[in-house]
Amino acid sequence: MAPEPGTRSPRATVYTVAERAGVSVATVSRVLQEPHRVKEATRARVLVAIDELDYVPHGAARSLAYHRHEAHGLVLPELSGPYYSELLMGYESVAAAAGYSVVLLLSEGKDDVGAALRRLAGKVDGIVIMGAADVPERTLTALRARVPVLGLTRNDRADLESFATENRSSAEELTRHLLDHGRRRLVFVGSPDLAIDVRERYEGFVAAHDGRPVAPPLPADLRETEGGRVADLVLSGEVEADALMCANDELALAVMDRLVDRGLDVPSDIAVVGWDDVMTARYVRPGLTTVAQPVRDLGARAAARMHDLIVGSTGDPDQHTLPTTVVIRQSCGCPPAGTEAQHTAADTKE
Amino acid sequence: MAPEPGTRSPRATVYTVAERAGVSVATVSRVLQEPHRVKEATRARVLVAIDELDYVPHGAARSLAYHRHEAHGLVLPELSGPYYSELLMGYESVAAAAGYSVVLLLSEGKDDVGAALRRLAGKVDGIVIMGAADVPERTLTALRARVPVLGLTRNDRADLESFATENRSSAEELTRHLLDHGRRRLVFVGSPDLAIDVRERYEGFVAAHDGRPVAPPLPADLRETEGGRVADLVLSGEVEADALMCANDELALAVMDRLVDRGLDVPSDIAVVGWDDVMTARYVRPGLTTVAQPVRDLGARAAARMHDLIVGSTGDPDQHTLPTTVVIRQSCGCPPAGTEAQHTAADTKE
DNA sequence: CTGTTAGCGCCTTCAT
DNA sequence: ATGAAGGCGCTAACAG
Repeated sequence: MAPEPGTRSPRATVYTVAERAGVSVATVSRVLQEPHRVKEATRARVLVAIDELDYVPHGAARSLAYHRHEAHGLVLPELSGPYYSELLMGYESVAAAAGYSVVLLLSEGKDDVGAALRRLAGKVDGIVIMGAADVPERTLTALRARVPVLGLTRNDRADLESFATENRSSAEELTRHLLDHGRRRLVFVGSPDLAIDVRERYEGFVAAHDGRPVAPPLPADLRETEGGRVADLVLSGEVEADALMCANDELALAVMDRLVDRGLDVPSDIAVVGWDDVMTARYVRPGLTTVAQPVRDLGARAAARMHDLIVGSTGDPDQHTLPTTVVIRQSCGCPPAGTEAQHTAADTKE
Repeated sequence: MAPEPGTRSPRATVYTVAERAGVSVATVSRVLQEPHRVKEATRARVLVAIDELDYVPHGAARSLAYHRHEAHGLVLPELSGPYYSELLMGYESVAAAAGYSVVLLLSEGKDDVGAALRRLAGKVDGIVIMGAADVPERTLTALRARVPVLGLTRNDRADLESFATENRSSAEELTRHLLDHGRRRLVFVGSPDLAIDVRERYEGFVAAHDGRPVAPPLPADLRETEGGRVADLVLSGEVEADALMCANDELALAVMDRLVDRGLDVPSDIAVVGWDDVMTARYVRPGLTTVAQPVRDLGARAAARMHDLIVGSTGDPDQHTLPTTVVIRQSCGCPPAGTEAQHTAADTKE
C-alpha cells in the first residue's frame, strides 16, 4: 500500500479521484470545500477514492483558482531568546486556527532581504514584519502593492499599521522603583539611538528623574558579550553608578555575572535590572528585577489583525500598544519576598 | 506612487509587464528565470517595467507551472526553550540560501494535526517532522505519497530516514564522571518510557554502572514545574541520592533551585546535572554541568538533506546521528575551573 | 444535486 | 533572441 519511498507514483489529482469515484471533478472539489452540498452517498464514494489514492490537493493550483494562498508571511530578525519564539507561537496558533499556514523568513544575516521579501509577497496573503525600519522604502512599496503589510514593534513609518509593547511608562515605573530604594546614581545601559524600543525605555528612565540630572547612557549592544565590557567599566571606576538599568536581560545578566564574579554584591553594592523577563531571570541569585512583555499575545493579536485584513475587513489602521509588567525580584534591592510583586502599566490604545 | 494602503490597484502580471515593455510574456518570464538568455537592451526595458509596476510574480502560478513549490515544510511540537529555535534557525538558513521558504507547523495542542499535515503536504516540496511517532501511519503514508518526508530525533519507524543527536554514549560519559567524583547513589530523573531520547539517556546511565546496582528512574516530565516535586522527594528522604541526573536542563535547574532554597548545598550535599546546555545553565551558581547538542547544525543538515531529496538526488536513506558534548561546570562537583572542559562523543555514522 | 467549461498566472517547448 | 500556445490542478460560475 505505501509506495516505496522515493518511488512515488504519479500523484493523484481531482481527475484521478473523479474518475475512480465515477463523478466529475467539480464534485470532488465540492466534497472538499462544501461537503454539505454533496449528497451523502456520492460524498462517501469520493471520500473513499481520496483515501485509496492518498489524494492531497495541490496547494498552488488551489491558490491560483481560489485567489488566496491561505498563508501568512512572518518576518523576524532571528530567533534567539524566548522573545521571538513566544511571538511566533502566538502568531502560528491563531493563523493555524483559521486554516492558514505561516511562512517564516529570518532577515538577519541575509544578504538580499529585499529579494526574499518579494518572493515571499508572491506566496502569501499578507506580511507581518518585525524590523520594517530596515526595509528599503522601495521594497516596502512593492510588497504593499501586492499584500497587506503590518509592522511589529515600534517603527518610524507612521503610515505602517503596527503592534508593539509599551516601553516608556514601564521604564519610568522601574526607574522610580530604583530611586525609591535610595539609589541616586542610576546609569542606563544600552544605545537609545540604535533601536526605537531602547530609546523609549531611556526616555522613561529620564522622565522618572523629574528634572534631576541624568547620567548619559552607557552604549552597549543587547548581547551577552557586551556585559563583561560594561561591568569592567563600572569595576574600574570609569563609570560611577549604584544602579544599572540595562536595556535587556541578556545584557543585565552578563553584567551582573561579571560584577559578582569580581566581588561586588548585587544589590547592596550596586543594583541591576533588565528587560524581557527571560527564564534565567528567575533562576539567578539575586533574582533579576525586570519587565515582562505579553509577547505571545502580541503575536496572536498581529495574526488576528492580519487575518482581518486578508479577508477584507475594514477597520482603520492603528498603532497598537500592549501593556507590559514590572517584575520585582531581588536585584533591585527588594527582599526575597515570598511571592513576586507585579505591576502592570496599562497603556494600550485599544 | 505608493498606492493607498487598502486600495491596492489590480496586481501586475506577466501580461501587464510584457505589454508595458513591448515584449511577449515569454520574454518577461525569461528575464526572471534566465536573464542571460535575453538581450541586454530588452532585459533592461523589462526590468524597468517590472519596477514601475511593482510587479511580484504570483508564487502559486509559478509553482503550478514549474512543478515545485520552492518551500519546505517543517513540523515541530512547539518552540519553547532554545532547542527548537536553534533548530529552526539552522534549518531556515540553508533553505533560504537555496531560495526555498519554510512553512512552519506547530503540532502541539492542535486538535487535527492530520488535516494540517495534509494541507501542508500540498504546499511544500518536502516535510521534516519532529515527533513523527505521534503521526498516524495512515497520514504518514498519504504525505509520503506526495512529498519526501524526513524525521527529526529518534523514532521507531525504521523506514523513515531521520536526523538525531547522540544520547547513549554522552549519558554514559556524564554518568562515569559523577562516579569518578565518588558519587555512589545516582538517580536518573525522567521517564525513559515516554520519549526515546530519554530512554537512550537512561540506557547510557545504566551502562556506566558496569553491572553495579542501578536505582530505578524517578519519573518526571521535562518541565520546570516537576522540579519542585522531585526535589521534595529527595528532601523528605523518600528518595536517597547523592547525585541526580536529570533528563533535561529545565528539570535540573528547577530541582537545583528548590534544593538550594531548602538549604542543601549543590554539589557538596548532592550533585545535579542536566541535558541541553540552555543559557541559564551558564548563569546559575553552581554552573550546571550538562550536555550540549549541535542543534543548529542538526537543523542545517536536515534542510540540506531535504533539499537533495527535493531536487532528486539519490543517496540512500540513513539514520543520521550527530555527536554531543559533555559540558563540565560545577554542579557535578568540579571546581570552578577557569575554562570549561568539554568532551565530544563522536558517534556519527556519516 | 451534479456536470461542463472557462480561466487563475506562469513556465516551457516549439517555432520563427 | 523572441513569440505563440498549451497546460499545470483546481475552483467557480453556469447549465442541466
